[in-house]
Amino acid sequence: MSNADVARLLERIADVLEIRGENAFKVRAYRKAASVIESLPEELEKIRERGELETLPGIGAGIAKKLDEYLATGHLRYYDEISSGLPEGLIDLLSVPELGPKTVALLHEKLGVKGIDDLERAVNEQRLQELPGFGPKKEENIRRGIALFRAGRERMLLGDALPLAESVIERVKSGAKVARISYAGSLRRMRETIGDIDVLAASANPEAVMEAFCTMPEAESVIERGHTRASIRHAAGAQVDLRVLSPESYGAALQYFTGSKQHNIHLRSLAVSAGLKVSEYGVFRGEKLIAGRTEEDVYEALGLPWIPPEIREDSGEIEAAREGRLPKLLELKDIKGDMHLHTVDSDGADTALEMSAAAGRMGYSYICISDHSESSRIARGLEPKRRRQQIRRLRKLDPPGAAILVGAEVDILPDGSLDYDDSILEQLDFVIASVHSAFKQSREEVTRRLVRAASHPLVHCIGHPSARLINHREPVDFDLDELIAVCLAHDTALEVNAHPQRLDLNDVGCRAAAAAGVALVLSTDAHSTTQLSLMRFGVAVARRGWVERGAVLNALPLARLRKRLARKRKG
DNA sequence: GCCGTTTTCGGCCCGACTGTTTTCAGTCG
Repeated sequence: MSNADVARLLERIADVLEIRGENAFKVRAYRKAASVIESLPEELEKIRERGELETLPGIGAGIAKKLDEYLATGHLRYYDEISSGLPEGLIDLLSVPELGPKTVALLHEKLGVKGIDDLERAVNEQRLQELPGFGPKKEENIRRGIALFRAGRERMLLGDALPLAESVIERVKSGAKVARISYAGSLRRMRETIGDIDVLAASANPEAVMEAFCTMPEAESVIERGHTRASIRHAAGAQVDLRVLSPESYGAALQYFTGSKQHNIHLRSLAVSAGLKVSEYGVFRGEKLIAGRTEEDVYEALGLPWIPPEIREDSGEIEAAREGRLPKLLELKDIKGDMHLHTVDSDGADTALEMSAAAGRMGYSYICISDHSESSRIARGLEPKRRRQQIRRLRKLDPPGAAILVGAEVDILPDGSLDYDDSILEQLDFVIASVHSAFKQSREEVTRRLVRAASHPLVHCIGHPSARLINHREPVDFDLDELIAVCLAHDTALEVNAHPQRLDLNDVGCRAAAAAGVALVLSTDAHSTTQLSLMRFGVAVARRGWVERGAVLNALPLARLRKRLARKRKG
């Protein structure tokens, strides 16, 4: 039973309660508990074994008891009770844009709607208009909502959303005068996938900004347009929302629209208990605006230091801020080299010298060339003979750019053994061991496999540990806590693969590993010089995982990095 | 259902926009 499974159940309970018209605060309590569990750095089961469920924020006696039952039996009677009589398909309807719990309940009660097909039929027969508060427009909006739901628009990758947002910002800036402009929302928090893109602007002339936004060439349609808010559908397939505010509210709005929702709720309850009110317009004491121009002002008014957007998930950051123990998060400039790069020798597009030169231009002092091993045939992995030749060739280079470490990305075979024998591994400065096959193995098999690789005395790092491809391939199933313990015991690092489709370890994994004291290596897995710039996404994930510079091997200068790598070899 | 240097009971974040409304409910973020 994974934490994600438990979080899903709690979300589902919240959905059911909402449709049933239960107390909104009770619903919120379940959602809060779900989000806490989802971002836990440890398996819930282990916390339960220690009898510490109720120490988790947002989890009291009631939910703890239910978690107990669910973890022990895989079943929850309470859920069966509340959901009896509610068709499964009804809950899915909550994901249809325009439909909320009230509407879903009404559709079920009055029209006997049980799922998306029933709903579509009712819309086609214009039966929604019979309902109180419904007219032709609402019916038409719901029709569009159904189409969107059916299209199943998957969330964008961070790596696609960020450049898209940056291009929108450029469009707005070139079309109207803005004092300040930024993206906000989950994008600013650098979540691995993004639903809608939020952009925020401060301007003395909001109408001009709205006009520039809604008429940009990439705006396929305008979904809504008010005085301070507008939404468009962007040609790249995303919905982009814009809000325009006055400069004295910009910081408060940026704070507010960056979220997360849970972070904001927590923050606002702090404000309420201090006799203050926080909205997107500022922090108020009574009618008086006391802060709002910058985010720093807003947090300061609440007695807090500024909190980096990446950790605003209400997963302990507010408490840490109050107690003055916020982490000093890793920054892109801390990274001194890129440890996982491919070249023309396997499936890359550029040579080692070209990679070194590009890395040098970025200010890196070293890179590690780590082409694939023999078993990765599609990637033209190097068989032992070609590998030996490559090692000799790379050793002779004296690059003018970043120094070149000689490494390899070695396949972890299904039984946990490695794709090269020790005689080759011994010659390498840095050995990354990665899973590229047999993704369907059981949890026990994968765990054993990764543990065996991480225990190998010649392996420095486990590459993209879960082997997932976001939106395309599920992560392999394994016990992360066990892998972390083994890595710690054997001085093996875990990779934070910065490729936007991987981001692996993910944020939760980073937090668990770093908290345990396991070293991390941030790498782009670049297959060309242009992909070296993907490092910022790895840094984003590490920051979301509360990672500080000291936890990262490739934040070390070259000489100290070499010492660390040698330490492992000496055992 | 959770939570407490004002509270173990009575609170629980706040506002824009839309569509349907003569004053507001629902959805969204």
